[in-house]
Amino acid sequence: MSDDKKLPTRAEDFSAWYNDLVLKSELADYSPVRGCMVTRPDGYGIWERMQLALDQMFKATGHRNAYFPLFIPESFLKKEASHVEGFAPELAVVTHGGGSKLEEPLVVRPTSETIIYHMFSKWLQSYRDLPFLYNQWANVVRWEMRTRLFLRTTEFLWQEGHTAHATHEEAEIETRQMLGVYRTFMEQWMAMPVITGQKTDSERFAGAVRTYSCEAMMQDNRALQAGTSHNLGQNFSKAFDLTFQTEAGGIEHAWNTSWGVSTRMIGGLVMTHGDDNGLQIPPRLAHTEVVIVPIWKTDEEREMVFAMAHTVKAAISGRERGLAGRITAHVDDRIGIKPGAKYYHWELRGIPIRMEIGPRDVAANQCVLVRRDVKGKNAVSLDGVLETIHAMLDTMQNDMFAAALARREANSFRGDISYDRFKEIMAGPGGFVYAGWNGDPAVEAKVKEETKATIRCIPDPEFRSAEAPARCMVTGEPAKYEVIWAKAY
RNA sequence: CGGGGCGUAGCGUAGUCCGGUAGCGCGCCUGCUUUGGGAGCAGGAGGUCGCCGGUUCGAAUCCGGCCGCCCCGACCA
Repeated sequence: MSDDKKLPTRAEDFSAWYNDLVLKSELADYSPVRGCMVTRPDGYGIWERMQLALDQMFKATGHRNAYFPLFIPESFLKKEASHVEGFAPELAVVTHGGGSKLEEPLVVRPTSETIIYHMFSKWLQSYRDLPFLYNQWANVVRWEMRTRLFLRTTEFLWQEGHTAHATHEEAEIETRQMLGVYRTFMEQWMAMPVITGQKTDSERFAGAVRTYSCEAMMQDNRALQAGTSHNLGQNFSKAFDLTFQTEAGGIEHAWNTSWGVSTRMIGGLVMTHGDDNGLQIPPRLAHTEVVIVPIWKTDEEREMVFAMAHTVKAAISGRERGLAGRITAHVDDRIGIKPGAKYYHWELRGIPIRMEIGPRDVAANQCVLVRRDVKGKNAVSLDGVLETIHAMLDTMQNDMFAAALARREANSFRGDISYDRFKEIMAGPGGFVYAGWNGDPAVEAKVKEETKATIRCIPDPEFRSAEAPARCMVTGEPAKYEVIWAKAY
């Protein structure tokens, strides 16, 4: 698909803007199978950058990658009561293989707790074997009723960490640690501010004792759960007989955690940073940081600027080949397309920096740099241009985070908010509402019924209001928790 | 599964009410002129009008059935 001239604007129709942007920027396309999507090279390039950063962080915290199979015996899913209940409606089940009916149907993994803890039980004997710190990069299938590109598709790519520990405390520390890793990644790589906190019982993962999440605010003021980390307690270890001998000689069940982030984050990236002209990829996740657009009139000028463009590219790029301190650059040397058309083309695709090189620049040994986020042309010397670019990318990364954070805070509501006022907010602009809650699931259900908003999390201390809400927003009873309400994806 | 849209060239669409040789814009190909914010001219390629059946001399258009996609709701990362 080539660039169309116009996207729908965010103000007009946020949902149409998102779909159109994902398609036109060539991140992804619909597949012939309903609910499935194809991740195209520009989209996959972002995923690869995400994987690289996260994988290093997992390794740095002691985890190792492994791979468990796609097919899981159907009976495994049924071993943990709340797990079955949670996943049964969305399972894809294989009943035939090799031309004949299978004795036991195979489930296509919706997540891998069951198969992994089954295998762990085979490998675990002594407390000396613990902890088990595993991660796997995989695809999973969940048969969703309604799907959206990146945000919710039948099959998606993710990473799932699975660990086993000797004590509950250790498992809790691991759960919190990985939530922190996600937060760091989302803030520092994605330039997407998140609020960390604990899920209420109704939003907890099927099979977990406790679920924590990272919640981000999209530009339509709805919340996106961008990552989760679960303390599974002994639920799965009991279901799968995951036991070990203790130092004292007794037999105990291990304590598990699991945690995951998916290609859904790409959707979050689009809805956090995209504007009416297209994507904005934060520099640290850009598959290409700089696109060079040569400008010329005559054939001689063309030869001159092409030569300069390629010389500059050679001097600054090489990251993709592993050269330290370099970036990835692309020269748009298509002829017959005007520079302006190229600018729009690369803006749509969210490339962080555009470098223009024309005859005047060559003569002055300079180039013009334009940031995707703030625009504005900067003439800079070609001497030391790589350093200039690095500095610009760093500034841009920080500015994008700051802008997203400012937007989130501008659309957050704290203080004494009445339920009537809350309804107005949810029916109108939306946003994050910090409010007291008496802890009653019935209240949560009632609010969801009446406003579509749900409790996104019980925020961690640093995100809580200076003064804790004293009363429940709905019932007026003493508040047990401060919670964040929002409409969610 | 309920409600609402929509299926005509790669994309966007007109034509459907009122049956009569399938049109336009963008994109694509060739050539020339252009190129510091979406180029111009000339020529050209590209169509089982979602599918099946019916009515008719004749169907994109009328009738019956089916399929698919998108949006809104019930499920979820």
